[in-house]
Amino acid sequence: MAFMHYTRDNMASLLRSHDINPTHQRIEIAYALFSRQEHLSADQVMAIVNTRHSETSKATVYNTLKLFLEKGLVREVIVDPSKVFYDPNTRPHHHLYEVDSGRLSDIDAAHVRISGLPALPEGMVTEGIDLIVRVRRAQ
Amino acid sequence: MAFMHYTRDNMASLLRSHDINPTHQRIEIAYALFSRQEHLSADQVMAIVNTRHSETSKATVYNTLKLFLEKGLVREVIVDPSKVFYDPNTRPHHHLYEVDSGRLSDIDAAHVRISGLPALPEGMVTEGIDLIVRVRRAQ
DNA sequence: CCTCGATCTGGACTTTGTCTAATTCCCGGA
DNA sequence: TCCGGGAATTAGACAAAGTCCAGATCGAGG
Repeated sequence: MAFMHYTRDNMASLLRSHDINPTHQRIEIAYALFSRQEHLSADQVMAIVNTRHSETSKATVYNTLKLFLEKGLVREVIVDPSKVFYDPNTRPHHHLYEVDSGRLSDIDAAHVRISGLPALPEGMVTEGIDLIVRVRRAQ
Repeated sequence: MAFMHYTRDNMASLLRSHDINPTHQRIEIAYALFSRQEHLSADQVMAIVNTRHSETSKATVYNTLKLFLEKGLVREVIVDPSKVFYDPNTRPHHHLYEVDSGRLSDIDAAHVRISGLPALPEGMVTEGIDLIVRVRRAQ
């Protein structure tokens, strides 16, 4: 799958193989994501899909990305500070996030070992390393 | 510092020791965070600080939390999907996030070793482990 | 060609956070 | 005590990202 050509036909099979009904809009959105092999935000997907003329609504883009997520076709990466928690504990530690309840608790840093990070980009410094284990209720 | 009593007077010293001018509002916000030793979101802080009657504006709460963050008094934990990236690569890997530019790139999972995670809470399953290394331009 | 469930749509709405111009606070000097 | 002025605070308008809903449309199977 990794080396396939990213054609719209192949997107249709990809969707079907993930138990997703391949509609025009879903195929376009999948094509936008996979042909670029980049991390895209919802509005970037919107922009790409509607380049020529408006074809796909905002609601559909959001619904489709959520569907792809459920079906394991894409991963979600949360990076931007929008809904943020402020933690008075500044000692090194990591976090366990219960998706259902929104509860956030600590994981002792001693339990986590991270090594061999690649060199940082030129002129960059580490602002923080955040390990967030996301858990939810089974089923 | 870890075992001090969380009085408003102590908050004032704590703020001064972090080079923060201790105003009424800042003391109340620090007290809310530290006396609870919990992860609080901005609107939770708002609610706590304005329990009796409205005393502190939204802008001040946000400004103050940002100030505390800069001065290293609190940490920021990003957990909730608000600004999200969708990643077509579902193979195990982690992420390098450049705060300034918003650019997001991959770190091969082979370069990162995470071990000794604690047992999950009863009835919980892992939804994902996200290691996000946040970097920014020096100075 | 029809039907009907699945999908899609525009647009109103919510949430979280930012911005700004005006006001208030408070400290240090006279 | 009074005053000046910079720091801090405020209300409220605004912005960005995402959700929701009722109606319109699509398209596969009969």
